[in-house]
Amino acid sequence: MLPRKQQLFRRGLSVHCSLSLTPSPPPPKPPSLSILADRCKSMDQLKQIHAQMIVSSRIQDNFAASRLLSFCALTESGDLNYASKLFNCIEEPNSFMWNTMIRAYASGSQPSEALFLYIKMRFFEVVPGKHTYPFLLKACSNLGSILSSKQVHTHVLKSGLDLDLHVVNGLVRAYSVSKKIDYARRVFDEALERNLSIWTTMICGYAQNCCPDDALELFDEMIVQGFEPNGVTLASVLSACAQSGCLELGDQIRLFIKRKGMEVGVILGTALVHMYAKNGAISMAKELFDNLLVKNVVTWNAMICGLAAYGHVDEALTLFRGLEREQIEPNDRTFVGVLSACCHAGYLDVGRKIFDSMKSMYGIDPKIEHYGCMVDMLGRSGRVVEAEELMKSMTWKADVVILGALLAACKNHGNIEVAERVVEQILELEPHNHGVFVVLSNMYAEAGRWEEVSKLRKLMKKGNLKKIPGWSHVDDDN
DNA sequence: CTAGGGTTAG
Repeated sequence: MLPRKQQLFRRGLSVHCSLSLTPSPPPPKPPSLSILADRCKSMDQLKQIHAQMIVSSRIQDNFAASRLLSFCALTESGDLNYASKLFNCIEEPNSFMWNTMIRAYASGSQPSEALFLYIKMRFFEVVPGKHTYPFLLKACSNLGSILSSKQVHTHVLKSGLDLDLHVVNGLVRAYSVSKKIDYARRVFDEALERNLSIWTTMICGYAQNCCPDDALELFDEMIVQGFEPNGVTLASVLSACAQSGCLELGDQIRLFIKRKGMEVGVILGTALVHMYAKNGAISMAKELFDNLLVKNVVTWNAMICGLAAYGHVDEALTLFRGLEREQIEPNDRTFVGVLSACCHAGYLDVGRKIFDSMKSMYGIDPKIEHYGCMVDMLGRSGRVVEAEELMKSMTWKADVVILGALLAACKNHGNIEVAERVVEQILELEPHNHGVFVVLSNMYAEAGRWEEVSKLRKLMKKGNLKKIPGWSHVDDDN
């Protein structure tokens, strides 16, 4: 408040001024900041509007602040860090603003920040609404954290928002990606109402959790209940068809898509290609692949891996070269396909070159699967020692897949020395793996080393598999 | 005052 005298003075002044001026049109109103903020297209513009707000003391104009926040938190050309600073300047953010920030963090690189914001929101006694939980559950999904999913679930139940379809969908999704598919199913079953998205989420959950038969069963039920699937649903169903070998249903889905004139975008198209390729209908897969207008690296990988798996090695390699022409960046999975193709055909030199190019040309660090292909490839061509060397050079501990490939190579090329070490390592990982005994025992027999065969037989009889590591030093009496 | 979901490779 101004002192009394000044107030009177000002009032007098304004009366004086208004009396002394001749009538004139009212000055143009300053454009509303909300409208400006709505039209905001870039961070530069946003910063100008933000500056306007600061100098005109309208920073607490929640209308405009909401718009600015939405722009820089959610849009492609925004800036989440700036949004966070802006948010922190707002004295009493309303629930829309909290939800906006939670939403932005949920799908970013720090989903845990969304959970943290939610806790802060509750601390400030802002009531979460039906727009809060779906975003929060998105954060749980992206975190893959079952603990936070459960905690958010209890908050949902307390809030009474468990009937909201977006919330149900978020819960089903969060439990699915946390690999708790039975929890997801329970939420699904207990929902009073379901829409196509929720059915799709549940079907997709099964497909992504290696339960393709459950996915297909649920799809049947969905149809019985009168829901018509869309492209999103069908992409998941096709994935289930690929996994469980349902070529027929997959083919029916293709016809359905055609009859309905549904748009086949990159995801649905890839799902179709993969379904046919996985089921060995390579020519059909290739035809679809060639006719797809939009492809991405996933599409290419599906086709390359399909070709490789069914022995069309040269076509797989040709496709790999074609990928470079299309300027699509291959990724680690592309190389699993290409290297397994080389392995299949025994193209050792080609395989080696590609393996080396992964890091040098594409900047992709080989993973254990890639080493697995190389070990297998070297082993098959009889270079057992080299294969063992490569395996030892890995930064990871060898797994049973890679050890199994090496053991097979030992067997096929009669390298008992390496086989003994490999068997030892396999038994460390799987102490009850009788199969490797049989392999080793057969190898000794083949070499005429009957003493070792006998020792092994006695150990096996005693069921004393744990003694096997270093077993050859064990006396007969033990 | 405002907003939101589910999809493809191994």
